[in-house]
Amino acid sequence: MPELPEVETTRLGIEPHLEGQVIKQVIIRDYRLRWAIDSDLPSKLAGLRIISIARRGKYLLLQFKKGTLLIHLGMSGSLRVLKKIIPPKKHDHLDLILENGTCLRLTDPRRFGAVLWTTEDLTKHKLLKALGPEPLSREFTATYLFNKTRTKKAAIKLLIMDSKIVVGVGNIYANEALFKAGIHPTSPAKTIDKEHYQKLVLAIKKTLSAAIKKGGTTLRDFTSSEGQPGYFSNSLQVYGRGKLPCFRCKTKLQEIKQGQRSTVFCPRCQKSE
DNA sequence: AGTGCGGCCTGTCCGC
DNA sequence: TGCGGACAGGCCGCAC
Repeated sequence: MPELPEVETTRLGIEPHLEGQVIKQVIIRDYRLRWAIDSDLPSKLAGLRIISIARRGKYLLLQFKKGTLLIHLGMSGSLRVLKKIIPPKKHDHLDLILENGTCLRLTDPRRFGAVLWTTEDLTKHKLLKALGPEPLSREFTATYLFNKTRTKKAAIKLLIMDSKIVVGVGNIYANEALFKAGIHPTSPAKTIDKEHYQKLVLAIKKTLSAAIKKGGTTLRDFTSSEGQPGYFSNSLQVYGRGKLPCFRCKTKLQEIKQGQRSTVFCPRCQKSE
């Protein structure tokens, strides 16, 4: 389940292998991702030079002079760099083969991911134009969140997972950040004071950047890493710990559903309701 | 306009 | 042991 840190780690891992390289061939083995892969993609990409790899939220952006290839890893997607092409496995849906022989291989068992070519100005692209700020940017502050939520009666957890408010905060990090900030996940966003928003913004930034740092060291070799080591699991405070005792106060953690997604929190430590 | 939720998909886990 | 069903999750796109 790639959350933002994994996507960023992927970006950092593949960038040095791809930057400046020219695409020789594109092999599509399964078109059926979230949206079908454009069957003209191979002819569109062949011969083009990759300028850089950027990221917007959880979208990876392979940037060419002529356009951009958007890659989203969905729930189960991953990218690998192969120095030598090996036989594809069941869920290896796409290969980008470079002129130097290197291969970027997309694997995605659940096919919630996406691979889309666009020549449009990215700020106008349907999937990107409405996205909120990057959580690690200077733009994402307590003041921003506070102002943005004055009229919102929706639960704070749903709000921080809303990509129009801020990108890249998935279910795991939403749970963890709210715990860290001592905020009850069902609190209506407009009832939360600025001090709590300050804690929340710091918690989000801290958790995400710690995970990126960790990912950077565990996953530095992108050319061989098969499965990813799941670098949250050690440090999770609440996620996946429903009914277990809170690490801080030993109170039994509660598990509820919000927007069909599981929320775990400590009823004692997270009281801003 | 803002909000809420259905559905896409498969691997994993649980209970029978 | 094998099988069926529930569940997990990001996020678009539709229905209120």
